[in-house]
Amino acid sequence: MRITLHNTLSNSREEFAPANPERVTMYVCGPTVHGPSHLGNARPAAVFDVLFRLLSRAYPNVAYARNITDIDDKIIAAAEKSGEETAAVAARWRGEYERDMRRLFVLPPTFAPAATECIGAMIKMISLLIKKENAYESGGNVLFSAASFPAYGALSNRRDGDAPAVARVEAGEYKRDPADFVLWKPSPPEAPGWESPWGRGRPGWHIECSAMAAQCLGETIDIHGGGQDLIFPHHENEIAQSCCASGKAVFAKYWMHNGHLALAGEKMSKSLGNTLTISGALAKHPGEAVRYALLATHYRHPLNWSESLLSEAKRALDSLYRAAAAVTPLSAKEDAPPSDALADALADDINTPAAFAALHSAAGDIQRGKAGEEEKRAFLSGANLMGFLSQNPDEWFKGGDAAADNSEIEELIERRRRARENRDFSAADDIRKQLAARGIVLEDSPEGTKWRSAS
RNA sequence: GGCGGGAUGGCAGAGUGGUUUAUGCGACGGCCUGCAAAGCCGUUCACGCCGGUUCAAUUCCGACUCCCGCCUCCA
Repeated sequence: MRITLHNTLSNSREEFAPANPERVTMYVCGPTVHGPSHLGNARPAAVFDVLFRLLSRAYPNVAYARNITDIDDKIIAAAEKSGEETAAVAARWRGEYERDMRRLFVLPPTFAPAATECIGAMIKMISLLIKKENAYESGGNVLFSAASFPAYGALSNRRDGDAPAVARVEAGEYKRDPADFVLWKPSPPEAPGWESPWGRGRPGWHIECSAMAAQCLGETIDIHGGGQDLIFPHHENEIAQSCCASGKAVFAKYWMHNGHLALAGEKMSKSLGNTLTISGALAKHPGEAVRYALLATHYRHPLNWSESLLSEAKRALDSLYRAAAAVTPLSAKEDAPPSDALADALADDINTPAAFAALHSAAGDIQRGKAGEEEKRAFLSGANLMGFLSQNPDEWFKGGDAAADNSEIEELIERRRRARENRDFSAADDIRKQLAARGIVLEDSPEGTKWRSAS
């Protein structure tokens, strides 16, 4: 399979050629767990999950790391507020994040390193950077010297003096240059900290990704992903740290960035305080519908989030599930290949909208009776490849708990069946209306009457 | 100011130098149905503005207008 990916480094599409096809490596920046995860965290998770699934199909071994930032000023602030240990706060929200991911049918990555589990590796890397004179100690802080890395700014296409006068970052008393950034900072006694050659402190944000990527995947990796807002400074800084520490020219060969979610045309962001949580969306919509909505637009484009987007996603999935129901006796063979149309779409820089189109057009063929066994299997395996149609259709249409007691509904349906048998259509229609009022839609067919949830 | 991304039919959203102008949702008409629902068939078919290149541009090039993101913690 020929996979093409848009590389932020070259700002163009490139054919994907892993350094070692026997072990493809991918690193994606995960969440900072200081509260409920928002939909902005869900988009990269869903997008790179599709890429992970695609790569896993194309290569024998894909090592995928998605980190958890579990030490950070926001977590410390949240802990102070609730009177808990920072570790307890982080553990709780990490658990919630992982639960959200499961409900979105996002596969667990190969590695999910937490920053606090890799402090040793970070300290080692920082020491090395000091030794190589890419970093310096100043007032209890350790800072990376941006000027010591000539390629600094290559990813974001940014040079010195590009910052607007108003937003210029101040050079702190301890900062030699405004572009320098913190690798290690001191912790006051009441804040969490770790012993280090520079005293008790904690890591800066950027260093964790460099250290964890090296630890889990190696000094040079194939793909590095994350949200667009991380290009600068986060990823720029990662490149500087990693390349200087390893002495290699390349940290990640392909840099991929997903676009933002917008709410009413405005960027959804923590600083604007207009974020929507994943669990909030999941409370109102099935996980697969949320996932579909996240993938309905090409990953590099902005995604306007709205309730109508969710309900359209739900209906689109209804039609896919109907086609799935039509082929249900058929089991999705694990080894059945997806259609060329779908595989080509995904291989073309993860073109999920085009892949959905292929899925829908296959669903249409199935409904029209034009699909052969092979096409039916391809339909199911294509949907699976994208992380959809994981439930059985009946479960999907009935919505809610499989455990719910539906005997009352079944009984009403039976009463309606008898009424229809006696051609007492007004009694039959009354029952249908009664069920409709409860959000239940009936579908009569030669095989009997089926019901589904209306929403 | 620097860097980057956009402008497609009622809405969402791919894509392409020209032959059948995705796909989904919605709307309308028909078939089916006791009536519905679902399904099927059909209708509704667009590429911001102005120039240029070309036999031919929504697609390439240039200018313009407008929108958005990054440059500060952020996916």
